[in-house]
Amino acid sequence: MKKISEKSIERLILYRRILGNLLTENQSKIFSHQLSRLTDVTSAQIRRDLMVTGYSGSPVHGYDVEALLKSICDYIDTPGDQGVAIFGLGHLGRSVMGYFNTRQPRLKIKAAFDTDPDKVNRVLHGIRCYRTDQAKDIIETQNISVGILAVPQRIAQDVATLMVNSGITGILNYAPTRLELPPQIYVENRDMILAVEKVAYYSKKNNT
Amino acid sequence: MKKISEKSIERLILYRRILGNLLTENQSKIFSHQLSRLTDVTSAQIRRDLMVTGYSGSPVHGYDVEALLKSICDYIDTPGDQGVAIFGLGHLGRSVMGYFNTRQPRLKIKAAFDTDPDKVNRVLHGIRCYRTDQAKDIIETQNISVGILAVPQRIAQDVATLMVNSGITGILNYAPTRLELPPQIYVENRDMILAVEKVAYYSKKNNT
DNA sequence: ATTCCCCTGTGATTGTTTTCACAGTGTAAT
DNA sequence: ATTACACTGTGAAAACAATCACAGGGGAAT
Repeated sequence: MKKISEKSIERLILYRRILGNLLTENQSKIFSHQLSRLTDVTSAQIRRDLMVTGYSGSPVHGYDVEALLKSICDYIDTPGDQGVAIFGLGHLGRSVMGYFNTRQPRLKIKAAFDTDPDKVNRVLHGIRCYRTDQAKDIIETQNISVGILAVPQRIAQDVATLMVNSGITGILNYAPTRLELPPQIYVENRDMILAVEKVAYYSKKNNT
Repeated sequence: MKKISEKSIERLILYRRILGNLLTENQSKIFSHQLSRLTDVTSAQIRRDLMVTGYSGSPVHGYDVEALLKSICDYIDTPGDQGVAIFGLGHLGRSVMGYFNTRQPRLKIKAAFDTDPDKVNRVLHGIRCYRTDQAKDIIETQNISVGILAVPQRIAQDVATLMVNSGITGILNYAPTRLELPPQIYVENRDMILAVEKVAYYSKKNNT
């Protein structure tokens, strides 16, 4: 299994989703140029990305949707399940829960954490909310490695540190703050303010 | 003004924010390696990025925070203000509002839109919510170019089309769907599910 | 059977982004 | 005055990513 770029990984994840959709629509075969239209990725790029999975399509019938899907999953997924925890049950945390209910077999939200006593022990979308100080215990026993940081900016760093101390190894950070954490922790920044500013920059360009 | 990469734009926006913070802390000078620590960007990269703004620092004192900030703003900002509208006032839309209240002089949320009669005409964080069918009128009169798409996946494409028809030229898309829109419209995808899956991929790697 | 066609997989190429490395600069210390 | 120093700005190199372009393959049409 050789090194592969972050961009390729994102695209593979995207292909996987699209293939899953196709499967539920009973489409069993697909060509790279069709997948291209569904993903806004060039067909050459798609073929290149798929190389790493080892799966080969047929020049005549294209790719078998089910087999390709399995091949991508084998490449991307870790053996066994991975747990996800949400830190912060404000609007953002709840909206993530909402979007997440799409069936994601190997990835499951197992717990939420908040300090607000009104939220603790409530169950939302089938997920129970715990006190933040219970995090270490629950994360260890439930095999949770992914944490979604959805708290106000003011406390983002403290909560992130707590997440790491509790055993989280990958963080999805929505707060507009750079987190200082040990280097072996993977952090994906999804800074909401920055995203708006970026769109503002590119949307004005078109006006001229 | 020459071509510059998307990544550079994102970083410039980040530098701008950090510099703004420094200014409120009354720090007036900064070296590239200090900014590097605050942003997780190498100092060489920072100097390279700053080239496009035309601003030059002093080899002795580093950069003047205020002057550099102004220089970046001159480069990034359009003359005049830009309006932002939020489509969908569920949890996600409200959380964007919450994060946004940081002072953003040239970028302002001017309206929200929703079809739910319970939400229409309510005012949240100082932003009024309108009926979706009022969008075209309001967007035209209020100089709104940026739209944040925060609706359920099911209706994302329809609302996006409506946004474009109403005059929006840049869309920040949080739904896990690729939008089909005219090519001159800028779309920034911030697919929430994909982000979680990506973190899951990279967080497992560290465990081995 | 032969030709044609459209697809895949991939080596080669092109294009882009990041890093390296160093000349140039101005202050401070001796 | 001279030297030493720590930084910037940037050409050049390296690393990385996307695209091109074509050999190879097999079904369909003639």
